[in-house]
Amino acid sequence: MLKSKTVTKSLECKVRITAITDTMQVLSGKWKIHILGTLLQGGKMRFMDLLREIDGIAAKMLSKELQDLEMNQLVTRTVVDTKPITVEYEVTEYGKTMEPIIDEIANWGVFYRNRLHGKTD
Amino acid sequence: MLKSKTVTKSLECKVRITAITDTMQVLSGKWKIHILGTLLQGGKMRFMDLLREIDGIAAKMLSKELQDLEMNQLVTRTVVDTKPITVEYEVTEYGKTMEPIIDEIANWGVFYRNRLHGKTD
DNA sequence: TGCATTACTTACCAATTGGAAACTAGTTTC
DNA sequence: GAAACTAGTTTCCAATTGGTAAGTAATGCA
Repeated sequence: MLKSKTVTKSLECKVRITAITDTMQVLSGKWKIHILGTLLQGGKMRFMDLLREIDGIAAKMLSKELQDLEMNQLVTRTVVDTKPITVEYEVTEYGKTMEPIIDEIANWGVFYRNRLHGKTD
Repeated sequence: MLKSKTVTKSLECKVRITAITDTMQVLSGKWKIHILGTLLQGGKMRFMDLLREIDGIAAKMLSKELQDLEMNQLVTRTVVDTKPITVEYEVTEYGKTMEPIIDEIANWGVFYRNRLHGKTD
């Protein structure tokens, strides 16, 4: 019988797999990273700002994704008592810990495009 | 009229948004990160090794995801002329550039679990 | 001869995701 | 009084995702 490789059976690997699954779940869906990225750059933003800013998103999706992000304490929702009521969304300190991930993902994407055309390798 | 925030309309931001979308597309689906993570740790691995190693994945999914990864040149597929034919999969040098992303995602996931229970903040 | 192993593929099905459009509801402006 | 702006919610539908199970084809072993 051939000896087969076993790399994911240690506790360490299982922890890593769970960690990856957790993060991907928190960032699941088409829009969460973009909402987070936009809020990280824009600071406090209102619902309508986000709706106009994030190209292609529908109100239903924005609303649902913001609820998810709020539930995971990555953003805060604050109702402001203006003329027509407005709601401000902002990334929490905890939410800001996502920045390294988003940056790495953005960096890789740039690298990917360059490779497709540049072909330096 | 209220002045609304515009943060994603610059060329720089559009490039970033495209970059994020590209990366997420390359890593799309439930399994790609795990396959990549397993191969990064295990080096050369056969189809059946991966099938046994990656908990819960079905042959259909593994096959399809490996094809996607191969198309994007993140892994190589090599047929080995053994008794029953075997196929070896390996992460390319290019594929290894995904490591920082995977590491950040894994790190955040560990941080997330610690926060859920530890509550140091 | 028949069963096992390798690496898949195919067929079918269920659940989730996400998009369009319309609707709600309170307030303000013309 | 009508239209517009705020922040959503609701309904309905289509596409994608992913899972189970079975089938295929080549080879080796008892």
